[in-house]
Amino acid sequence: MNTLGVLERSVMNALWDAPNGLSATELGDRLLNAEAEEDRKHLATTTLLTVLSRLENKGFVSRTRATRPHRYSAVHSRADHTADLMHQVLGLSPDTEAALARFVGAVSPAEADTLRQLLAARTVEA
Amino acid sequence: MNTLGVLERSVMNALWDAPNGLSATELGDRLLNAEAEEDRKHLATTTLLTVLSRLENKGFVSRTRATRPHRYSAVHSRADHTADLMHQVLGLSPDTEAALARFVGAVSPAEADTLRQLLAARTVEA
DNA sequence: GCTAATTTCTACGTTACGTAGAAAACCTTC
DNA sequence: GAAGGTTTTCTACGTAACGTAGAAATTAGC
Repeated sequence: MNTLGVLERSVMNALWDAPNGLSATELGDRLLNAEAEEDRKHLATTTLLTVLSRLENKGFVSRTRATRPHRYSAVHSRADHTADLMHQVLGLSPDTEAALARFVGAVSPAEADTLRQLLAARTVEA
Repeated sequence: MNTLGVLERSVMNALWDAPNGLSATELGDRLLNAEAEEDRKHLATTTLLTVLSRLENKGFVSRTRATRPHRYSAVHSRADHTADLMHQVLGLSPDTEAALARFVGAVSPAEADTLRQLLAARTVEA
């Protein structure tokens, strides 16, 4: 399962919220402020660069090496990533149908509606 | 993310396919045979017992301590587990709708049908 | 060329997991 | 109820991922 560590996830969240990408130092700021979730301590810039490199290797992040403070950005959108993970999880189960049944059985009414609309839209274009 | 290791997953797969649970040695057999996926080497029984204990701690497995060779079984069905993971993944995304859109956009036609039926059924009982 | 900013290299501590031997606990049977 | 085989628990080691960051190398501007 292609799962991310805690810090890695925070970094991805910051990048997902930054359409134009971020430099390492900008990223550090975002993690300190915007991230009201859990109070992050200050992290050394090298720490962030290490994490960014690892995320780049994993294919989650790309960077512009042309400009001097490299700019890092997410390769896929958060929604794509999430959907992808969901498919991966689903794919692990030999009985897709049963799994979907449980899944649908547990979604909120709002989500159920969303799903209905999405599925209806799919039909049209198909 | 509550993800399982490779061996842990194999063990869970064996347990999910065993309605009445398994003893450690039975489990060892199942892993050797039934599991044609990847050829597993023979594993010491203590290895399996360790893994089973860990899975028990994680809440994935329960055991009967009454009988002497303890019998181990999965706490939740595989479908439940899968659906649960999918919800966990989905919950990580702040924009559920977008994620669902991507998800639905990528399901197979068959899965789409399954989903439609499941959602239709949901409406009735609500 | 020198300095300050930035990036890469190297590294250490921690945790999860695969793996299993040693030791303890538990039946069964004589 | 002592001995021996079976089963479980304890302890432990190797590996890999990840959080973390200093040291060293690289680069851009003055």
